[in-house]
Amino acid sequence: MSENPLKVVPVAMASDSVPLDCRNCGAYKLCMTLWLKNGDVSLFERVVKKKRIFKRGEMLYRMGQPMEYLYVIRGGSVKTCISTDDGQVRVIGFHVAGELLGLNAIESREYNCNACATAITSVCEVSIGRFEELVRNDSAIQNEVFKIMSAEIRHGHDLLLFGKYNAEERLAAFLLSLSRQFAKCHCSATEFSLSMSRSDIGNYLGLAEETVCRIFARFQDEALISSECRHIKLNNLERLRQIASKANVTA
Amino acid sequence: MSENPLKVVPVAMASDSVPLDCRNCGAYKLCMTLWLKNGDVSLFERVVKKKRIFKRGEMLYRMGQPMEYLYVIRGGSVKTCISTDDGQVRVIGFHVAGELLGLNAIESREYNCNACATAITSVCEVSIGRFEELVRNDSAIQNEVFKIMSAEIRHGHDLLLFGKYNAEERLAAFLLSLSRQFAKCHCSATEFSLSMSRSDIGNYLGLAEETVCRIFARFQDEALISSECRHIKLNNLERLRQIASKANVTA
DNA sequence: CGCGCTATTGATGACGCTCAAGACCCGTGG
DNA sequence: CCACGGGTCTTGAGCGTCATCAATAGCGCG
Repeated sequence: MSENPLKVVPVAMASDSVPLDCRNCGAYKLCMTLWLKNGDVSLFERVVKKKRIFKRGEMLYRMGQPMEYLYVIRGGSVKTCISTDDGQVRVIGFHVAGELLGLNAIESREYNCNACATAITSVCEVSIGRFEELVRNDSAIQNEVFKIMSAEIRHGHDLLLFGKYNAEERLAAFLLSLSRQFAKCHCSATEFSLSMSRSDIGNYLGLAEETVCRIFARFQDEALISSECRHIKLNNLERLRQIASKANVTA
Repeated sequence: MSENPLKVVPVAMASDSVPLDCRNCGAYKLCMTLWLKNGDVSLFERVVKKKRIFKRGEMLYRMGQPMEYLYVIRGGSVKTCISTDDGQVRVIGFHVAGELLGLNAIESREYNCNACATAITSVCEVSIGRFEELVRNDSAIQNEVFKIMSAEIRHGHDLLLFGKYNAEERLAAFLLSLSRQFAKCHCSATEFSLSMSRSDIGNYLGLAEETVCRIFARFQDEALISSECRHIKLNNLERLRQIASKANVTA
């Protein structure tokens, strides 16, 4: 994320007509490129088709559906998950403001997972047709797409490695990754509210809901965290990091 | 795989000077496009830098290394795996003739996993520099890259879903997927030799080596398979399929 | 106010891991 | 040629982690 080929975009030049809340958006550079590339706001606005609000529990898109839009999360939160014919479901990601969703399946033209709002969520809806045209002709955007897909592959790998760790280690790692995610969007790294249920967390980490509860309770007992339902405060990042990076050394 | 945008390549036109063993290669279409696009064999041969042989246990590339070459497997077999700082390793794939390896990290310019030959393996080594140039300028090749990365993402999802199934179900599914893989390269779908160890299989499926052995033994007892060390014969595909697709209905 | 969803905590036991020992195979070197 | 060692495979015994089942409490929402 830090060394981005698009970072040279002359922000100041454009800033007079950019919506204020776009400035901190994770897709800002992408959007700006689309915009500057074509020189006028009208195109930008044709690409970002419209803003939409999803309520808690509503689906942005479903696995297998033809891909119509990309979504940039402006606020709220979204979980993505995959499912099988026999009804198994697995949560594969939680997403917050600034993230771009729906791109991973650009080749098959079908969404390859479900995306579901876990809270009131506001998004920018980006028409895939126009976007793709731009991908084809602009190697900077092309690279941005590669980057997003690479990140997706790497994230899958991280999830696979979770299988190697026990419940405590997984949950500690999860809390730390949330901490980083919040820090990245200028929120507190040590105190935040979870938008997802215990059940979702369990599913994501490959644990039962009850196990997640128990580990939360255990962490609470040991004063590592203060957990009041979905409000979490991390009291001992150092220790959490120890646990997350293979507890057997310390415990 | 079946509906490929490159399938219109006029094979006959080129066939007089194509090496015979390229015809059945999974990367054939990709190679041919590179070739036809540029009209002469010399370029093709500059892109496919050279052929190489890896012995069992040798690494084609390592995670984190700068990406120099792509590899097309001509014969033999390769396992890919990821590892963590604390020494955990997870096998994420087994690959056979015709597969293209090393592309998934095209954006970061570093390999994002290890690739290790599990048998004597012959490959075509493709220089990444020239390849990338072609990607940038050819939307058919571009699309091919998207396709490979998409497949990687989907495969990651499949592996994650394994977590939802028990040991028998996972192994049955694994055997069936091997069966399909062999069928695809014109080998027997019901009788084949495994190139990977029990330990590798276990790691791949998220099971202990011993558990894999036990399930093999159990399948053997129930006459589902005949397993003599690494030589496997599937005697009852139907039943294996039942097990693989959620055994609880039948057992 | 009552329904449903979520969270919590307890009791129980199963599945698969760990440890251990032995068999087998193969390549190496004496 | 055989002996040796290392790697792989197999099987057994025992245990631990975590899933499952169940009951209850809390909360938001219609």
